[in-house]
Amino acid sequence: MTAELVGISFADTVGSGAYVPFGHVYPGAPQQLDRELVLNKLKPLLEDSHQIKVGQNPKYDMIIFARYGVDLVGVGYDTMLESYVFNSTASRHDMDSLALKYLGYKTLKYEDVAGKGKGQINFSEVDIAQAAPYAAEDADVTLRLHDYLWPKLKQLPTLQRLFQEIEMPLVSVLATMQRTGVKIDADMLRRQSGELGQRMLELEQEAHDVAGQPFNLDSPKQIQEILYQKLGLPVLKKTPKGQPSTAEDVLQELAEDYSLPRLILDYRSMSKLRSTYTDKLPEMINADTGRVHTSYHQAVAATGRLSSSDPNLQNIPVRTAEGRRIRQAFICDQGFTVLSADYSQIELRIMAHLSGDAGLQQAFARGADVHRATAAEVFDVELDAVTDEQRRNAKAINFGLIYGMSAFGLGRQLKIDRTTAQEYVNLYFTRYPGVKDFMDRTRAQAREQGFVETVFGRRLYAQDINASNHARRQYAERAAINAPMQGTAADLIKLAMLAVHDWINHSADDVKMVMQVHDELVFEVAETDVDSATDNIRRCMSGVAELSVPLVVDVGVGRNWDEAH
DNA sequence: CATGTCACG
DNA sequence: ACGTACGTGACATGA
Repeated sequence: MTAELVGISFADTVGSGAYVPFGHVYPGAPQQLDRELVLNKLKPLLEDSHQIKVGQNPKYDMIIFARYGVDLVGVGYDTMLESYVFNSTASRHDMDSLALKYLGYKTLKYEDVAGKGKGQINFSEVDIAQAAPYAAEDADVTLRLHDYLWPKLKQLPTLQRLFQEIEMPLVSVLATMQRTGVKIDADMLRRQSGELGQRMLELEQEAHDVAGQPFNLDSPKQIQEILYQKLGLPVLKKTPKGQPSTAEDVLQELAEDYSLPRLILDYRSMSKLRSTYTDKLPEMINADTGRVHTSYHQAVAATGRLSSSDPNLQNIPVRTAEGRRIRQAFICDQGFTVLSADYSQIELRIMAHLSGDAGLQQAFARGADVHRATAAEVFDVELDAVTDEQRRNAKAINFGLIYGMSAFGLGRQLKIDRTTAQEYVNLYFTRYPGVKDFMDRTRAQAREQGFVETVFGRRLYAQDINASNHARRQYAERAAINAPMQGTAADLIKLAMLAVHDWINHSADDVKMVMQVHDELVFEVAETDVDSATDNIRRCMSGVAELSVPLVVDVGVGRNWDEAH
């Protein structure tokens, strides 16, 4: 959202890479074509939907071009997404990695021409004699990658459809969302930062008093020395590296018998909110737009989910009151309202669909509270006799199933012994035999063909599924069980985003889609059109697929994101 | 750059 | 006996 155009590179046949520089500025730089002239000449090509383009991560190019008044359309192929759809579990999908992996070709690196670290110069300062081969190679390699990857994808019709009907159309939707950005009340966050800072100072003083010496509350190493060496508290858990852990669940337990852990926990929660959110978000406001513009990544999460960074808007706090104050700072323009729409119990519904389990499907069909229904079945009581504790336990079981739980994991979550946990699991599988069947089938499928699939055919390779190492294999099994549910949910919300985007383009120019948080879409809606927007957004999201259970969408509105929830 | 921790779905 | 619920990104520390 701040980068400037320096030049454009193209290739129309393999080996034909070319670079048009127009923004290089350094002592002795040759005279270059005028930027406006170049863009005006190229506009008819770039804006022609029938002239099909190939790019590596063209969302980036779309966003830059849009800021220069060019509407890049006709982008038929993104080589990054070709690689991602072909195998999402590959570690990276950047051009350098793909060139090496699929073409056996070592590309020129950006660092080779611009330097690195604090000595790095702007691309506009790179000598054109060096910039041209680098930039032209970018275009050439992208074309070569497409020539290699597209035929491979075409051999797999389901993946080809996923690519053409979901991932490629989503590129411009995400570009639009990123450009739109979200409005943040910076003053509100700055005030909260100040308050948190005050309370942290007080907690720090108290903690030092209890410890009998000063230490850095932000240092796990120093906390560990104070707690376990100086004060001699019992070590309940170790880190993967064998150090005594000071993680939240450990400190929670120690807090029952000692005073310092509570102080550390309170300090940590405030420190997290301040350093990651209340301090940082105001800094991320774009000077031109006055809004915050995240980046959505379409080729990062192995399951098909999006991810968000710089800043990550998919992990804004919600669980505590102090955290929700941060959501209250997510606001909208004058005359607009924040609208949030989220899928209810999406992954459990997908489990009901994929497993075909009659009991679970009926629970959703009659609109039941599914955790309560599960509790009634597992603990063999009437629906209205279910206690809060039974419902809580049932909810943990339902979540555990989505994650491919073990009795050990469930036991730890519920703080019960694993024998009891195993009894719960057994009871569940007796009541919902379809689910048990589905879990077994999924494990077997992963073992036999090496991958599992979402409802829309997205392939999720199960690395380590046949590993000889027991722990690695079990990890792969859990991932394989979770993947079809998390992945199908990702497919569904992507389809919903396409549907909503179309509706906005055709008949709702006063609605802006501003964020996606895995099962939730957030909008800015003109106050006058809230009712129709609610109906249409719900229709788009519920209607993306016909599963064997209804897709229920909860909608809320308010002056800010917290109120809309 | 690895590590530990913690924010979200 | 192994070592434990799935998927992410950002921060501060400390080497």
